[in-house]
Amino acid sequence: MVRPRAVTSYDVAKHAGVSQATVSAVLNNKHGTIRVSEETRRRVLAAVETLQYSPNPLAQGLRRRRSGIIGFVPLGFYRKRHERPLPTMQLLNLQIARAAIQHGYHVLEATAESAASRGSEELVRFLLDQRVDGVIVDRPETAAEVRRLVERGLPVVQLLAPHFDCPTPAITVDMTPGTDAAIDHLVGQGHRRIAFLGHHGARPHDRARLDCFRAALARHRLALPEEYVRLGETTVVTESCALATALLALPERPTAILAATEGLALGALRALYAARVHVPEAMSLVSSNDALAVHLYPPLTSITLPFEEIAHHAVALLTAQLDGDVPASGEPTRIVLPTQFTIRESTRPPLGARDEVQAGR
Amino acid sequence: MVRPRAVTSYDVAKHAGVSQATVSAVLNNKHGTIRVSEETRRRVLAAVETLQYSPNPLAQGLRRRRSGIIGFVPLGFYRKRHERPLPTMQLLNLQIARAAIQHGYHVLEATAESAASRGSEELVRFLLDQRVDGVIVDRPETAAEVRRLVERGLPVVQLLAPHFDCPTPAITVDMTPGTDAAIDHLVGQGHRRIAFLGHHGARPHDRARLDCFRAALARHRLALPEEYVRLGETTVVTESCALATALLALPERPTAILAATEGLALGALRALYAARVHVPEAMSLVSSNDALAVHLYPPLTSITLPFEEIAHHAVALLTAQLDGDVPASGEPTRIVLPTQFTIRESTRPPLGARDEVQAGR
DNA sequence: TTGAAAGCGATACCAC
DNA sequence: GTGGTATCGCTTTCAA
Repeated sequence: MVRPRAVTSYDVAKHAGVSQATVSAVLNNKHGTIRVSEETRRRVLAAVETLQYSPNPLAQGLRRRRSGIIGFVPLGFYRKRHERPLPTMQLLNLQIARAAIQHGYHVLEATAESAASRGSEELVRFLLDQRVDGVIVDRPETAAEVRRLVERGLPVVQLLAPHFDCPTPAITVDMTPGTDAAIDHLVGQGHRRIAFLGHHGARPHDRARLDCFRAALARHRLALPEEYVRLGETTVVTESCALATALLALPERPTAILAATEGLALGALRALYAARVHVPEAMSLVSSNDALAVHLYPPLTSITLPFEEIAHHAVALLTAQLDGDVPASGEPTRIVLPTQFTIRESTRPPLGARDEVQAGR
Repeated sequence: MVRPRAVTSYDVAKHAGVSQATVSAVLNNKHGTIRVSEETRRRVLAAVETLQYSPNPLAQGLRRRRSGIIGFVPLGFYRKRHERPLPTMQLLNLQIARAAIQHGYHVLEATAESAASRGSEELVRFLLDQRVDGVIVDRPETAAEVRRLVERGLPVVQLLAPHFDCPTPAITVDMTPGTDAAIDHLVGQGHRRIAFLGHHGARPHDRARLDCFRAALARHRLALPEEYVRLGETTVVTESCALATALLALPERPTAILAATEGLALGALRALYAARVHVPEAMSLVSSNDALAVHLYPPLTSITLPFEEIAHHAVALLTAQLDGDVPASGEPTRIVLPTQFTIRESTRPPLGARDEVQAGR
């Protein structure tokens, strides 16, 4: 069963009794330039339909100098590989791929094996060799990393933790709405002793979660003892677990924990499981960025990022750059999206707080 | 910062003082035909290095009539979408993408939105329009689905549950080793009452897990009461949960449960959680195909498929077809891979069985 | 309004 | 051994 040669624009032209140029004109009639008569247009379209024509993307790309491929540099690309990557990490990648398809692009994810096997400078080479039209970078570690791409003329969009000294479009997220909703929810249930599990980090993005947390507590005039804040260095689950364990050993044990990432929540869950502290009866837990959350027992209440919209805007911003639809002003576009809060089953009023709730906050 | 025009083979030729044809000959020196002198070869390679040349994949593809893209049709493509797809489903997709890159290909995953929105015939159109070089189909539902691809001349590799009446290469898995190891493990721990959670299904692939389970129990001369076998119709977690709950209500409650899929294991976990039956103290649980398993509490002991190898062989088989390295015999290649068994923390000797274990086999 | 023709960047056949 | 040249399928001036 041999594959028949695919239908070409030449075939369509012949069938419709016109030239290739006309076929092309009809099909790419985007700039409103109706250089083709209604009659001809109809004939061409009919031929396209009859022959089931669809343009060859390779030929198009070659001629247009566009590969139709978007490069994606995932979170922690340069860091050494995780023992077992959490599914959370796949969430954004997946949405980017979907969004790209919708815009007529494919995405090529730079993986450590494929690209960085040859050293960090090689990422640029890899992307360039693959002729990607542009690059989306998820939480770039250093500004240099981004600059290397920009300097080679690659359109770049930064995600979630952009380096503002690199003037590229960027999409970020406002932690406030999600965090506020979470704290309102907990306080409304009667929680007064709420602890925070997070990561160290000097950049604004790293501090945002904790800052929002503090602000939300302050709104409710709730104290935050320093020992209720535990910050980890790594993303290893055993460390997260140790952090949570320390929280449990406190003389005044908190009644609820807010974890800044899903990995941290998992660590907490392990600690709680080991200490036989039941969630949510004996301890409420709020997670973040959930991929696993729904599948766990109990399903985790959590603060979530709008990954689908992030992906959508990222691709839109990039393709806008590619199509030259970039605003005349020097400032690159910045989009800020709100976080959300989803209540599931890991939060419940603390023991003996029922009455307090009834009496209102 | 404008992107400089990329280096072409013409530039390399000029730099090395040879013709484009020679550059091409040097770079594609695969068929051992050393039609080029050592001296020239050196010069060309030096030029390539100096200019940082890398061939334009679009031009290559156009000329070779190869897109370098492999289509991937994921499990359950035609079925209606899951409420929340389990991360398990991403496991194979991810490995396929990795393997493809290693072979110099990209993969295009056919998603419901992109392709089948307009009915089943449209998948073929989508793939053809994208000019994929070949297709990998994960557990095709019907033979017709596969045949439609083959009839249009697309090289196909079927995964895990092939339709043997479609003569395509296929990769399957032997459930025996993993299941045997699991049962040996449980029996060795002293379990005698082991239940099975599975799915209905008429095809050999669907039966394999249960058949292997029965065989393994038989080896140990263990009885399997029919009420210990629970088969679901759907993959909805609430159904899996109900199945497990029924098991718990039995007068002679099993001491261990083997779940045929991760979704089923999750359902069981929910049921166990709701019934306050602790894993592994009060009930041992063995899962399958784990993606989540490591992250749960407790981490689940499970029977696993070698996804990485499956992906590797799938891509290898497909590219072999593309390169015409297909065996002369009429029979397409079939590869059978063994399953494995990973012990984590969800299995433990049943209460009061310790002595039995000491005395036992 | 339409068509002829020149590429885009590579490969492969065929002379030399 | 090596180079000329047609060609892959499309877009895009530039004339007509």
